[in-house]
Amino acid sequence: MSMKRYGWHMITSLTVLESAATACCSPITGGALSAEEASELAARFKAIGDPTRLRLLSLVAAHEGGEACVCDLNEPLDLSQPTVSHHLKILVDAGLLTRTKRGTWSYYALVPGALPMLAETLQV
Amino acid sequence: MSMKRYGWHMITSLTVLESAATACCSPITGGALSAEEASELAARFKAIGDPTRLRLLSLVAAHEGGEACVCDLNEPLDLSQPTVSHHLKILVDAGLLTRTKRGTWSYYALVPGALPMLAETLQV
DNA sequence: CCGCTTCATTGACATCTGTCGATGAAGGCG
DNA sequence: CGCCTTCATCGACAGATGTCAATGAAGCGG
Repeated sequence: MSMKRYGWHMITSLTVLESAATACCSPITGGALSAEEASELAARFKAIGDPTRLRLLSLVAAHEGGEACVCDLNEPLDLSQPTVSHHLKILVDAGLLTRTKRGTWSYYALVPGALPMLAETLQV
Repeated sequence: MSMKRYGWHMITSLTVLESAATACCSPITGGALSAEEASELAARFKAIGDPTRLRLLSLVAAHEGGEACVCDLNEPLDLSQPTVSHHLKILVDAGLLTRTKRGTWSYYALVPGALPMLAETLQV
């Protein structure tokens, strides 16, 4: 728990950034949604449609430096470590979190702008 | 399909308005979410975390007068009528749609402000 | 080199969820 | 009254989802 954390190894997934880019922009109230638009958007909303994942996002955002490792997130949630890793993966795949590996630790951080972009699709 | 539609009977559910009111306001990035806050919010996001329901919302919003009956929504979605009714119920229960019965028809409309209020919780 | 810590992946399992056909309730029309 | 339309509810079922224990991979320290 209290060990020195250093070393550096970038892992940022490309597919993450890709999918984050395609998130833009059409508000859902601006004309009927096509099946594909609906599927893409729904996938993102489904990712945050779970209490645990919502708490994970808020924990990461609230954590010092805007990033947190799994061991920081494990205890406050009172869930097993594999379960937390599972949810984190879903959030990464949805383009909402980045994962950066430094030494033994994996650090998760919000993808800048991802949540606000999602928010825009809900505006009138 | 092309029949006169009149008659009037209000059915607006009270629990809907209630839950819509409690949706407010804490952004998820403004400090760690409690388990209950997360559950309430997640329930709403789960409701829109489905392609069909997202399309339903956009169809209702785009329909003339901002309201639509089931028969208006049935065909463009290419799903059975019970399935559409099922999704509409979920959206009503989540406080995102209202249901008003007039004669034989049930008309669905967006709950004013519900989606924008949800959007605010995603702002930075 | 060996053990420890951190974390991802796997496999298993119970539950939830989306879908449909069948049925039923309620209003309108002749 | 009898039939038709609209829509909600029910029961069933396949597939998705959340959870855990067990395992494995990778870095660090002695």
